[in-house]
Amino acid sequence: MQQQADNIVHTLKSKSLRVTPQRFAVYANLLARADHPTAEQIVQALNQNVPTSSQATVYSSLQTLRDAGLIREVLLEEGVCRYDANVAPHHHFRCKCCGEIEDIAWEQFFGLDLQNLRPGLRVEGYEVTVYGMCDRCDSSTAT
Amino acid sequence: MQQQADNIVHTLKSKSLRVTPQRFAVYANLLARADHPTAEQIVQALNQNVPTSSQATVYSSLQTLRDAGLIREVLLEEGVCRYDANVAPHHHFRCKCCGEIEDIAWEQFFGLDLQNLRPGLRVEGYEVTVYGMCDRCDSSTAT
DNA sequence: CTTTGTGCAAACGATTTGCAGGATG
DNA sequence: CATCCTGCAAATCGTTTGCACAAAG
Repeated sequence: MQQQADNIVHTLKSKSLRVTPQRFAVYANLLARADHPTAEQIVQALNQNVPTSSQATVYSSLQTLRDAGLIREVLLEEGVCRYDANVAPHHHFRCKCCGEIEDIAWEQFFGLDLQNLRPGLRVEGYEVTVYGMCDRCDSSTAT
Repeated sequence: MQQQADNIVHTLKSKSLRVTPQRFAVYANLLARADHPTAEQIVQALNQNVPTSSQATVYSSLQTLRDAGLIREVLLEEGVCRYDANVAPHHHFRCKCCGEIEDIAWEQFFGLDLQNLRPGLRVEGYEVTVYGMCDRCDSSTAT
């Protein structure tokens, strides 16, 4: 627990981010949960008992953490942006029904038996987004 | 051209959608373009010369067409929803620089040489979203 | 102390909605 | 002619911003 807290403080410092209670709370909360919460859900979670962080601060902390590469945004739904403290490459499983999102380890994908991602998941399809540079941008950027 | 128009009318009717000039225009526009426009871009395109469809109508037409399975939404960016008249399964390439989106044929993906999607594209990474039903939802739905 | 973060409330952009009039099947 | 669609403007939702005060290094 204390160990965990020290780690967070250390990680933030290593990115030259000031360690404020709010920022700490946002990051700690995200690290502690396996779902992929929206900004709003994080605000809720942090202020459940005692008000600790304003909405604006949570949004700004999320941006800061994202820019530092400590968290990533996940866009699987329209309208909302979800966050994930797992920055290692990995894929996502999304339930069409409840919208629940589950991580799929990176290695599992290529050559994977999609019908057996894990017992209990019924896979109906998948979509791949490849990202990189297109020719036009590539040539306009200094080579 | 006329052939094309008839096809659109026919397709709309086959989904029991009323054929209104606005709805026709939205669908025709989406079928005619290869990019993945936002609702706003479609509004622009349709009203470029003569005002033909209000913003609200375009949004509602897009919803209707989506519900009918004639178009699909593509979420590759935060904040905006893009639309695609290509409802066949396929993947996307997104340029990190200009944001341009290009379709990748479905068959190409598994066992694909990502470095040679097509000459000119520099691939930096990819993400997969698998969708389906999770155990919880699966059991709550009548089996 | 200087810099950066916080909180509030107002501003914003994308999308939705309520409602009256109009077009479609 | 009953139903569904359109257009306008106001409303809503998620997110951002301006600014004065407070806290961190």
